[in-house]
Amino acid sequence: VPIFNHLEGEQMEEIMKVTKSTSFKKGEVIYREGDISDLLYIVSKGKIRIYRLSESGKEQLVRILNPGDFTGELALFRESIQEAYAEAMSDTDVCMISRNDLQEFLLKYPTISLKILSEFSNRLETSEKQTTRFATEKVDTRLALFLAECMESGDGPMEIELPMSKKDLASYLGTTPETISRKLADLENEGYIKQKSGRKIEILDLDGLLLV
Amino acid sequence: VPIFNHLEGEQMEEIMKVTKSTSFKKGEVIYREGDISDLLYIVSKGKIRIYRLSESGKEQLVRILNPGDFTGELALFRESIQEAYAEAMSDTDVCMISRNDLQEFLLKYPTISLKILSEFSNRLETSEKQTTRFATEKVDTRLALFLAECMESGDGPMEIELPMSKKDLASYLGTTPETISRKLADLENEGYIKQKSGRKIEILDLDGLLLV
DNA sequence: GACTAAACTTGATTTAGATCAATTTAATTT
DNA sequence: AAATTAAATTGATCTAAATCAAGTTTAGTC
Repeated sequence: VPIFNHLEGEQMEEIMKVTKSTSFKKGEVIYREGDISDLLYIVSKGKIRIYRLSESGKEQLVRILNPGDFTGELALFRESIQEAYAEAMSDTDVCMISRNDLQEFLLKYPTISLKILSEFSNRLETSEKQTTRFATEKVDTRLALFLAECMESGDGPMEIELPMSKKDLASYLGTTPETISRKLADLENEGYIKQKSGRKIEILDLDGLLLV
Repeated sequence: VPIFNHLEGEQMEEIMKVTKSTSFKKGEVIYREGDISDLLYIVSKGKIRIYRLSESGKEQLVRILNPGDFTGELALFRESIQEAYAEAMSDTDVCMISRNDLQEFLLKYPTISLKILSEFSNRLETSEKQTTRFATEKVDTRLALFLAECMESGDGPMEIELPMSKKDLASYLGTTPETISRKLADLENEGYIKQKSGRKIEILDLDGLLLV
């Protein structure tokens, strides 16, 4: 759990004490828009889909949480209700800390705040970058940049595995599954990538890809 | 200065001591992408434009800072360079606190962290909401929502004043000045709004506007 | 107050991508 | 393994909005 892993064993113990664990079955909703959430959720097993509904009712995938990631934060530090949805993508275990307990720890161990501030900064950076891409780039480019970023985090030298279905990817990139299908086919025809079985994609020409 | 205004007079004094003040002339760049920024800037007079360049070089207006707002935060809490641009829109005075001084205060007065966490949460919420709108709404709707939000913050009962030029608004909403012109004309023809002189717009039918 | 440079508007055209529709393929479930 | 459901592909059509172009208004400057 990245935001606490700099703490001493003793302090860790203290946090574990006020932490409650719960499980969610695949498809279960962990929180929804409008919920008065006062919990920080830390994923210990499984995957969680965070998505939002726009004013006109369309869904957008915001992010996917893996073990070690946390959520619920937005409603924790402001007087406000939840504005996103969290849904277990598979059977999932989460640890939960209540707002009050967390605030206590933040005041007691200010370095945790710095960790969370750092995490928030990263997320803000990512989100603003994403906004700018939506505002200025075509689907082609957004897709190519997404693939390139998968490479950075991935292990294989020139092969990536899409972290989600193409349907979800479409939602994440603000387009439709049809367009994703076509654009990937285009990138393949132009020799930048090669689609393999499963969700694997081989990157044949990264530089070319980034100039799309 | 919202993030410090809960502090005692004494603590405030302490912060003022390490704060440096500078002025920027209209059009001057306060920081640019790639800068190694280790300063938090708090606007005390004037307006600052924060914008980003996308991978393909297009500019997007991210936000406009007014007195009391702060910036520079993203680079402060993570090991990273500046990724946005800040430019004085008019003659501007800013107060600056160095990273080290700020970190010291955060550890000494943990409540400041909570304030900043709260501010970050708000900004993250705004940014993610914005992303979702870009991903799922048409320009019509984004514009209508923008006008509606101007109303909330504005004072006049049914009249708002655009906080920026239409050119900037286009950049902020991820479209072109031409489209803004046309969409506003459409909204006027349909009887939802009335454009006045200056940047003033009278909202004639808020409910109708939100159903666009 | 005249001059210059932006900002804004309006029109004509083009294009990226959504939508609709029909299969095909791949996952789940029984 | 068969059956059922969901995901993915491919084609045809439609539409929102970008782009290109030319003119007008507004604001800032000398």
